[in-house]
Amino acid sequence: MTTPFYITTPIYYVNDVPHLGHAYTTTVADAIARFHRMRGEDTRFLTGTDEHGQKVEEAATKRGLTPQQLVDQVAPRFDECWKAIGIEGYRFIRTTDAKHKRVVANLWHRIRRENPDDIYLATYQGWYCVGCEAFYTESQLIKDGDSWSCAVHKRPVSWIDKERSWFFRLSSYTRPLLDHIAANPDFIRPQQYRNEIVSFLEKEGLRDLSISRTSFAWGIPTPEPDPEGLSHVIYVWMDALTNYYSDLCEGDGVLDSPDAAKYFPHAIHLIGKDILRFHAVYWPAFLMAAKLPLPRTILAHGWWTVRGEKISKSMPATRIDPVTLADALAVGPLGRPLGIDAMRYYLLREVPLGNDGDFTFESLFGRFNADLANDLGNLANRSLTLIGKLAADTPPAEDTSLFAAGENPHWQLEVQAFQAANLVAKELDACAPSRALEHLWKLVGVANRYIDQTQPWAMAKAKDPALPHTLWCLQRSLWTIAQLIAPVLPATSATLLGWLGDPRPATWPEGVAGRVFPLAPATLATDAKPTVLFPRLDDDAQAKILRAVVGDAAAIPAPAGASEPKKADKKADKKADKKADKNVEKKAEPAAAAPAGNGVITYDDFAKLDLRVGKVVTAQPIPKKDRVLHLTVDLGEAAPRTIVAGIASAYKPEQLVGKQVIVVANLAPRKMGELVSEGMILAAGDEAILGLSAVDADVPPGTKVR
RNA sequence: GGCGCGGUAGCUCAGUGGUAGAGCAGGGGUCUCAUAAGCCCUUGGUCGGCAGUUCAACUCUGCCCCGCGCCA
Repeated sequence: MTTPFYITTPIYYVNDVPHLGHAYTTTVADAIARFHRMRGEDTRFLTGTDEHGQKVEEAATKRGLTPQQLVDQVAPRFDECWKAIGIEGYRFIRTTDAKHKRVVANLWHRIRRENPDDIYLATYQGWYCVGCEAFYTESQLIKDGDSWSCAVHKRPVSWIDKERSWFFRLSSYTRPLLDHIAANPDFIRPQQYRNEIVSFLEKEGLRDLSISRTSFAWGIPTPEPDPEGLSHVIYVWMDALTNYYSDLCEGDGVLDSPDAAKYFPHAIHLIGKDILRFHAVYWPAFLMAAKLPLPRTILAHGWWTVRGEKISKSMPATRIDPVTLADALAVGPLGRPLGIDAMRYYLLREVPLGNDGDFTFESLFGRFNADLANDLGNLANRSLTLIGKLAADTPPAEDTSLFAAGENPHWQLEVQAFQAANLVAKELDACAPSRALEHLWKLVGVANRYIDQTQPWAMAKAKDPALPHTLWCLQRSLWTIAQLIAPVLPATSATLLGWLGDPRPATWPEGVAGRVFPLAPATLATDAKPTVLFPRLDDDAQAKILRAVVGDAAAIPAPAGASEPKKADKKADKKADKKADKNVEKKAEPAAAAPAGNGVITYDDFAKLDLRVGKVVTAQPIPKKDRVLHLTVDLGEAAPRTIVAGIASAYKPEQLVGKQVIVVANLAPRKMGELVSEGMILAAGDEAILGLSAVDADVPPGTKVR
């Protein structure tokens, strides 16, 4: 019997729209869950939506809906998104599920039973931030004139006067938590976050926690009545965290259930670092108070930024839709499943779990071309083609003496494959997908080198008796790689296995006696007609993807005669150049110092630009043109200029009025539909608009910029 | 302000008390099974700064500068 495995994502706030950040968490969990399933472990994988709280209540009111109507309407967005990007084998929980509500109530009762004094009723007053759904002391807030604002949401907090609230005696869990963390080094990972929590606990200690609210109604009612007749709902975090447990319970909501006993102690809670405190402090304290087992690990990952910008509502270009991205990357003949694989590979490979990552198209295309197209895709293609060509005369066949002989390329390839299987498993077991992929790609490199070393085509010409074994090794190495990539690249894996004629679902190759190749079926197909898995992305393809992902924000009209067309594939060009050089006299040495040209301009060129500070006077959308705005900008001239700016994806008109911007004032007027644009606004971001140029002093409109 | 983490090749990072490493990018070469892919070779670094301990410091200690995180 293997150890059960249980991994969870946070439940996502129901009113959010799924973006790359959500997709990252869910994809990591999915890949790890797939790995454990491949090893035959009894695996459970949970995600879902967090649906209670004042914010939902407010949003519903705004739209004239009941909270339940609202959440029913928007909750499926997440489930649908996960299905669309191939997340598999998960359970989806909603905190409005009847069972969940029962479990939360039962958790409360259990705490009361085991530690009656740990929940008590008291009166509280203080500053409360609706956004955070938390109380703050003044030292935690920002003084904003006469009022106080939340440091996170930058909006005023309200003074909740004498709110009666149920409290949880969190203060008595400082020591037990520290002891648990000390005794279980893997309880909070990575270690940097563990240290943070430890120092917080040691220095600050814990204060009791308010666990009910009377200021709004959208939540789970407290199971105990307030003697004064007030109705309370349970604090959102106590409600939300319990989802990890409640999904394991039976319909009656009783805490002791076979699945809870089986899976919960093995739980890995994968979370974003922003919600570490709740998971590493509150949640285990609740469980301790209820005398329930604790999860095995709280695993915190970092944040993704997009081109250096935080993902935020005010920057639409940062809110990358995972489905759009996967579809944009589906450039090969096999379509979306491979686009999904490419996205998964990028997300898991680019950044070590726990670190922050920055999504850029450069790094995405770099990974795609170098790792997926050149290394893996090309390996698959050349191996299968080679086997297809040579197998008719010399079918792959194992020659056991060649492996036994040791220290030859065949032996090396297989030993490397065996070691890779172990290393990759070790890293995935440790929830380190980026390092797992690093090791895996070393094997891809070894396999590519194996072909160059053995040169099967030359062996065929020479009638080398080792050829059947060489083809056998080649085939088996590809088979092994197909197994190992399955957690991260499921569609690629399945495609490869299809070509190899092994219809079985991938399983983790557990080596026997230092060997993995014999694990493949005795006979594999030799007649595959492989198509390209990941076609190299040239500049056109890259531009297309970019446009699909960030929309027309990427396609700001360039000033006339700006840049020459980008070189196609730089590396390809260079190779072509090299070839050409062979037949031509050596070209003249390029001048040492870069003169004008090569993108370098002279001062005189620069001086031609008339840059001015302008102040936006009006801004309005243009009917039927959703990527541009019609601005009038004061340049200190007789009348404001009309400027049509392609920044609608990043700015709402009302955000712009009064803003200082830098304008190219002597750009030739250009007709844009009905309007004539009399200048151009400088903005940051070569692909998507990330911000506008600004002046950090309040200077009069028309001031020259140099 | 306190505590913690980090500052190593153009980029992302690994690393150890004893003459600095990987991947990508850059440069050169080469094969043809392959996606102008692969493979081979290769240019780059006073390892943030200043002191100290040591036969020897990128590695240990102190101070300083810079970045980030948590807390206040």
